[in-house]
Amino acid sequence: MTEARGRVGAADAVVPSDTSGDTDRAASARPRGRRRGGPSRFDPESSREEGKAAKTRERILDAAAVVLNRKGYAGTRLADIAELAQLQAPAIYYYFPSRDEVIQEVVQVGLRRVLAHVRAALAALPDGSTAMDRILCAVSAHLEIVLRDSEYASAAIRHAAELPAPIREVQLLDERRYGALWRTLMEDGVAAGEISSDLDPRAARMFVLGALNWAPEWWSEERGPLPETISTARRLVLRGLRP
Amino acid sequence: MTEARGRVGAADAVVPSDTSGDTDRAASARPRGRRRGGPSRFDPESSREEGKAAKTRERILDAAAVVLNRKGYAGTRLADIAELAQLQAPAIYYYFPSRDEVIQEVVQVGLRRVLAHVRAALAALPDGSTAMDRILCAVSAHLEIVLRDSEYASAAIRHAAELPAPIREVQLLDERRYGALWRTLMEDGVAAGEISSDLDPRAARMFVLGALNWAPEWWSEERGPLPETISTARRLVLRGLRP
DNA sequence: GTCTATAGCGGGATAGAC
DNA sequence: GTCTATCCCGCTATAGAC
Repeated sequence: MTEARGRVGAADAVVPSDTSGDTDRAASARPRGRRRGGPSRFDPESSREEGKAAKTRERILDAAAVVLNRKGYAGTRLADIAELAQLQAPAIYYYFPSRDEVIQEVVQVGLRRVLAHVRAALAALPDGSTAMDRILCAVSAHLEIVLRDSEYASAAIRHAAELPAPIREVQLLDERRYGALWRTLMEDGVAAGEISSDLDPRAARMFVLGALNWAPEWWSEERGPLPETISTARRLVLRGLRP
Repeated sequence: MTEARGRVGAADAVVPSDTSGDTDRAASARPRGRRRGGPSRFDPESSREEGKAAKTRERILDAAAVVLNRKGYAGTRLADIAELAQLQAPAIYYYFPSRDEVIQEVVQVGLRRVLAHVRAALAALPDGSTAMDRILCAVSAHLEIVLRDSEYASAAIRHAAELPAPIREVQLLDERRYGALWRTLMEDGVAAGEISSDLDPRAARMFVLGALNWAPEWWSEERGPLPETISTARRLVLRGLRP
């Protein structure tokens, strides 16, 4: 705690950032520092795919995503991850060099899944789609990963601001990409006259994303099936944005 | 970490809960457990108000609210609070019996400020106001406390889910009250035909609140003055909800 | 690969001086 | 009222057996 009072430095923190730079160095950082063991390519025991080692690694990441979601960065203990992943805490060090590297990979995977899923959904849209079609498609896709597919995604988005600088920096690149995507969607909407001109574009974009990002906090399958929830979101956004 | 996978138990966790009970035992819990020192009523030194002791206590709470906002529950260290409040960590124990009691009071004060501010705003509305007028008034008021007035408010709302059970339970009462308020606002809107009937009322309410609750994550005075931001929010909600 | 045991440190809390 | 010194526990990380 060195910084004084006030608000966090970088403005569009967390998911959508305003910086337009969309640097291309993609596979920048995986768990840096020598990975210690990492399972051998060939699994002598079972003739199956990746061997159980890879699966264990994934169990650890899955568990970490869940814990991160519930307890936040500082509250994510190796012991909790281990319990969920059904092993002892020190075993984690066979797969990752440190606690932070586990968390790092969770948030990186999470954000990339969001990006990939939303891009894929947009790409699948028919050619004649309007700007608003594309925005609503992104709304659906964002809710789908965050609520249905990926605990990683919501962990990455909702706890981004808490992360220590080293992890945060790696994240920032992908955050900017995702922010840029949404900014483009909205700009296109404004240009096409499909979005009301009396809205502040940045604020409108962030209110929409905020509504979506907050959903993991309250949504559950039983209370209302996902399709219904998504359709309410789409109606809200459609009517909210259009002139 | 004992609970298995899945989602958090209580559904409408965090701010708006669905339970309709609006129990009336208001001043239920202040920091329980004997308060240790607590400044003497009469300040012998200065002829002024509450004496500096009360001010120190407040500095501690102010600092705790800021730290809680940035680092989450588990990341809120007494040393960080102390640094911001400009004293040494052990001095906190003169005013509070434990770290959790500090946090407890922050979130309690925070949520009550939200409740008080929104209620006051609604009460100040002219008599002929429509249901939608009232909803938009609540939107403005919620953004005002969360963005302008109170670091306590956003700390209480955004980190509610991370809190350990004992603190959470106390919070829950006020959360339910606030949730009930919004539910009523929306039900009135539906009843008056001012809200589209093709929206799932609960989802719509939570999406709106989510948009507002997420705002502290991205808003800052420089990027766009508060009144403009609020007015964009009001337009979004107005158009989003109405038939 | 996964375990038990343990080193080492950070952070909450207490004692007691001033 | 606020400080310094200190206790002690919990957590990350390492050592080394199996």
